[in-house]
Amino acid sequence: MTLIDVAKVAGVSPITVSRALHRPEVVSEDARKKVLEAVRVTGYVPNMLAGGLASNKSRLVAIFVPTIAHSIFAETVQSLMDHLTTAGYQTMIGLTGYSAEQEERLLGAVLGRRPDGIVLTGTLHTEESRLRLQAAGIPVVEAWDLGASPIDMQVGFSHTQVGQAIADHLYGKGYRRFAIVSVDDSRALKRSASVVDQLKALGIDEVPMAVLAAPATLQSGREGLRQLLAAGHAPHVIVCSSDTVAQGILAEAASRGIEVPGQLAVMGFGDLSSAAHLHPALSTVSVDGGRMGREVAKALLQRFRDEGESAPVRLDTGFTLVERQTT
Amino acid sequence: MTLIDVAKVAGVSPITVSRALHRPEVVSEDARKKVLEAVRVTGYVPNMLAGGLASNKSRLVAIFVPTIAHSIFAETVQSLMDHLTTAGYQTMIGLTGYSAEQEERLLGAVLGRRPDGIVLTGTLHTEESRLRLQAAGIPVVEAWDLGASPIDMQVGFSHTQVGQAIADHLYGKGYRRFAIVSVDDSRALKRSASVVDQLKALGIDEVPMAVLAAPATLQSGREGLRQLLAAGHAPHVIVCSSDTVAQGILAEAASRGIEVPGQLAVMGFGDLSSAAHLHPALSTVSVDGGRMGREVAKALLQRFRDEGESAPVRLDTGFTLVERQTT
DNA sequence: TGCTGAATTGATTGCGCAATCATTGATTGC
DNA sequence: GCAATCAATGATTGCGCAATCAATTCAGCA
Repeated sequence: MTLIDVAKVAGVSPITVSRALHRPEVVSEDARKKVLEAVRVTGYVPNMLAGGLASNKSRLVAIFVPTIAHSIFAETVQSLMDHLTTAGYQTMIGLTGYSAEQEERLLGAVLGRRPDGIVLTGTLHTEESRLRLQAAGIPVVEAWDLGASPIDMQVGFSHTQVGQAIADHLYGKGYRRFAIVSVDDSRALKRSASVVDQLKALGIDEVPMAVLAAPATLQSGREGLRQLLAAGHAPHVIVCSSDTVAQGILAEAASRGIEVPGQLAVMGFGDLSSAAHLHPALSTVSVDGGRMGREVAKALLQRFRDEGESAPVRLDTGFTLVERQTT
Repeated sequence: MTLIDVAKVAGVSPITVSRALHRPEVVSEDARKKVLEAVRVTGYVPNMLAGGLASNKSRLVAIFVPTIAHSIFAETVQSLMDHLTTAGYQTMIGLTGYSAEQEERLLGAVLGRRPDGIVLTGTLHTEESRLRLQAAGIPVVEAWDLGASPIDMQVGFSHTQVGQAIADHLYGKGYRRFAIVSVDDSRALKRSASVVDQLKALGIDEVPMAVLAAPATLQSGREGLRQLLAAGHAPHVIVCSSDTVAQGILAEAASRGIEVPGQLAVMGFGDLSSAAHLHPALSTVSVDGGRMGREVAKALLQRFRDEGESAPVRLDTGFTLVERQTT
């Protein structure tokens, strides 16, 4: 089934069929009806490979994420996909969570599909990848961070500010003996480092830290607390790189009969839906994943409309400290 | 940058470049080296739109899931994507979780990309969708269920058997006063109905049930328990449609000072990673999402190799009751 | 009546690549 | 020494569609 078959059935030329489907406003009411009927009868499905080749537009957006299983990015991705789908774009997800080479190969393969835009939520690691992205000449949005030297557009928040806010808040509540449990992920480490820096500015020099392999699991949290205690530390509050880690720490603390927040306070990050329902309810930092997805979609669609030259986007979506029962 | 440019740089014909990249074994060592060098120098990225159009193969697999955020399917999808990527295939995810029309439009759009195969993890609701899938003439795998009248291949487990096993197990432990909290999802309802049937066979006629709107959240669980109690029921054990719902029930029970499992036992489904770390640890049913993804990939790749005629696949990946502390 | 311009439709071309068939040169066997 | 075989390479064609430019129709107007 091709455009030509549909054209024959409808009794018009192929190009009229194309127009009736893509730009119905330029076709007469009569022709449009004939075409739509012919499409229905023939069960025609447009071949987007051919269309993309001819028009040099794929109506495809590639999204790179470290992982989707139980990921903090899931909500952003879902929101982004929803908005792009609504606008007639489709999405491809690339899972970069493993090695840098895997990621580079993936990028090569994805660029082969000639996406109209690319969204990065994780960090792209290699310089080679950056070069290829720039060479591709398509809109790129980096989400979930506001780093220096953006490739193109950015939608996210400052992990440094998050770290500072956490340190200030907990210090303000009177905590003095801190520890950190973090997974080995660049943004998580950025937040952790910022906590340490800010505490130092507040006069606290010693902040023991347990760093565990990504991805974060409850097990990471349990292991992190074990390591800290085994090393002889006795923190009053633990700042975690994510709610998942925090939940693991709560589980381990419960096993050991450590009272939260009486003996040990815990601070999460991410505000997972379960955070509010834990016992005790988890204090954490809320970031608006859904909004980030929406804003990323908005920025991309704007670029698509403007054919390349709209204003550069750098949007801070902020964050909120959520005080519950664990601090 | 096209194949022709690369060919000029390498000093060979375009088709030799194509072969050097796709079937290196048929090209001489010398030519291959020249081509790879030329690709490196030019930064050539093959245009898969053109390749797909010419070869009638897209190296693309479409995956339909209700949702990816905090979804029980996430692990399957991740595993599936990993395996397909390794084999040189890329994946497109379609989110079907909303309306049936949305889903049908989505299918149309996705088929336009001419995927080499399709994986359904959620249910495709409309008859029209089934017809279009069959008309597409490509391998289709239905995952996460083993229903009657398969479209093509199936990899999953029997939700009916899960329900029976749960009923038998809890009955065997001495429970007699049952209740069910389920979200309104076809597979979840299938499990719940099976529990009811099996209990009836065991002589228990009355099984109150609270059904809540999908998707499952902790809130669903809390609300479910509230509804049951408000209706005057006093179950000894609640069978939940998912671990998430179960976790909500545990949270609500804790708020109300109901002791688990002393006054109320709770049975989950899915064995989320957090299930083992809750207090008390959640009894549940474990299904191997990773294996399902792997087997789906295997079945598809087999079909791709055999050009359509390999044996039909119907694989039962089974399930395991996991007894922990809540029952 | 003829002319202008807008609305609608059509013919042709090329996007970048792989499939198909054809050709060349090297190697083997008798 | 010559045909037969094989490995390696190349020329041509068409995949299905949109862009571009050209043609046609028709209403409105002087």
